[in-house]
Amino acid sequence: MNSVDHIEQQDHIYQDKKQFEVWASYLRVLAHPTRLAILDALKDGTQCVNDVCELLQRPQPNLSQHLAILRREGIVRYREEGKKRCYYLADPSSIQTLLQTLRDGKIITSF
Amino acid sequence: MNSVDHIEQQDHIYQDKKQFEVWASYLRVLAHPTRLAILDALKDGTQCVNDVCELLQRPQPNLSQHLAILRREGIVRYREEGKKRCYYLADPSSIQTLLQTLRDGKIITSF
DNA sequence: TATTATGATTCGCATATCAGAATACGAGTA
DNA sequence: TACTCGTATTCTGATATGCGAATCATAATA
Repeated sequence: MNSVDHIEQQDHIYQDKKQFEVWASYLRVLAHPTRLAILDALKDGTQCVNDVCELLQRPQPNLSQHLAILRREGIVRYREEGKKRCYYLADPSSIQTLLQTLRDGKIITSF
Repeated sequence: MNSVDHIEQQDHIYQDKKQFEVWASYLRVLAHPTRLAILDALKDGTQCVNDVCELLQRPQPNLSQHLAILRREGIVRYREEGKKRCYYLADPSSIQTLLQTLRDGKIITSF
C-alpha cells in the first residue's frame, strides 16, 4: 500500500465514522418509548398536541419536549390550525415500515 | 364504555407501553456510532476482538464494553477459537437490512 | 510453573438525557 | 385590551451513558 492509498483509506474510515455518527443520532431519537408512542399515534394521521396528550396519557410539556426532538430530526412536522398545532409524520411510509418491522420482530432477534 | 371495556383499554395501553419500552431499549443499543461500526465490521463475517480493534482504531476495553452491550441484547454472539473470541452477527440478514436501510436513507428523511 | 496473549471487568469521572414544575409565548376571543 | 387556550421553553435535580485507566481472568505456551 503506497502513501496515497493510505491517505484514501484513512479518509474512507473517517467518512464512515461520520456516517455512523449521523445514523446513531437518528436512531437515538427513535430510541425512546414515548417518542415511539408518538410516532405510533401519528401513523394514521394528523393529531394536535392535546390529542396526543390524551392518547398517551402524558403531561403536555413532556410531549412538547419529545415533539421538539422529533421535529429537529425532521421526523415530524406540524401545521397551524387556529390555535392548535397539528403534527404529522414527515415520511409516514418510512415510519410505518419501521413500526411494522419492530412489530414483526424482523430486526429484533431476541424475542 | 362500560368498566370492563375501560379496564381492557387501559390494559391495551399498558401492553403497548411495555412494547414501546422493549423496542426503545433495542434501538438504544443500536444507536451508538461505535456499535454501528462493529456491526458493519461483522457484516461480512466473523472477527475476533483484536481484528475489530484494528479495523475501528479503538482501544480494546472500549470495544469489549460495546460488544458486551450487543451481546446482552442478543445481537452478536461469539465462538471461542484458541485463545481468541470470534464475534459474529446473531442474525446477519437483519443487520444487513438495517445497515442497507440506513445507507439508502429510506428511514432517514432528513438527508 | 511462569509468562504471554487475548479479552473482560471495574472504577471514577464527565457528559447526556429525562421528567416534572414553573413559566413564557402567541393567537384567538370577550 | 384583558383573558384564555394551546403549546413551547427553561430550569433543576436525578439517573443513565460513555470513556479511559487500571486491573482481572484464562487459555496457550515456553
